[in-house]
Amino acid sequence: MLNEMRKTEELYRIQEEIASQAVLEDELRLEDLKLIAGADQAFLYHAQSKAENGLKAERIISAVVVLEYPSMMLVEYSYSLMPVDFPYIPGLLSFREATVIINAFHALKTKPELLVIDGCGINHPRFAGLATHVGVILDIATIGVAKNILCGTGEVPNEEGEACLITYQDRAVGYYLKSKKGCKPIIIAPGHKISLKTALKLITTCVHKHKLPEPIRIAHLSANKIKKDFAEKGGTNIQYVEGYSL
DNA sequence: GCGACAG
DNA sequence: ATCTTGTCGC
Repeated sequence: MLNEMRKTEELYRIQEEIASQAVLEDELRLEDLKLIAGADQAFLYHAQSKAENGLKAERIISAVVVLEYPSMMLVEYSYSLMPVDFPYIPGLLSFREATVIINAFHALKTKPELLVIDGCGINHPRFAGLATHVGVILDIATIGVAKNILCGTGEVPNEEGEACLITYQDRAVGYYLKSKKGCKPIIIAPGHKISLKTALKLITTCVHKHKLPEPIRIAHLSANKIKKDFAEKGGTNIQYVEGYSL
């Protein structure tokens, strides 16, 4: 009990350290962006799994896709599969998902200049969401795109294309973006090495026919395809994901 | 004390 | 996140 407390305090300290290292200014110009990546995770369970350490999921898969900017054509993908070793705790998602994303990223042959991650950026209780965490560790520009808000408040946009600033503890930490009609707004926030405004502008250009921007949407499809392959065949070698050939 | 709470 | 078919609305 007391031990758990101490551990949480340590994790908070790590997040505060990461937040202090986050750079919220643009590292690159949009005109120079050629390759943009997206990362998303899926979980694998075992039929006979027991709730051993309180972790239901057995393994986690991270799929990273590299797309050409701004065409959004798929260039390459990579993935990493590892055991799950940390529970889902709001505010501490990084300790569950960061490592597998980092491993998948390292498996890429082509290095993108920017990585879009599903989850929070600086719009986080300690200003160190998953995108910020991964960005600082890999030392690359990242943006966090979430489907639900963790903290902060702001007006909610109603018209497609409209964005509203989100504030948390008197700090501007992100935007609500009404990406499509009839869809709940998504949340955009800088992770690392990018400004608030550029993060919003960039993600806006990545929204095509769907609610979610292409990097994350394709990464999500890929992660699920890989998961299905492992569940059925125990391995994967995907050649396509809904229209995108690899 | 109570409710909220990325994936 | 995950389980899961059809169905209502833009």
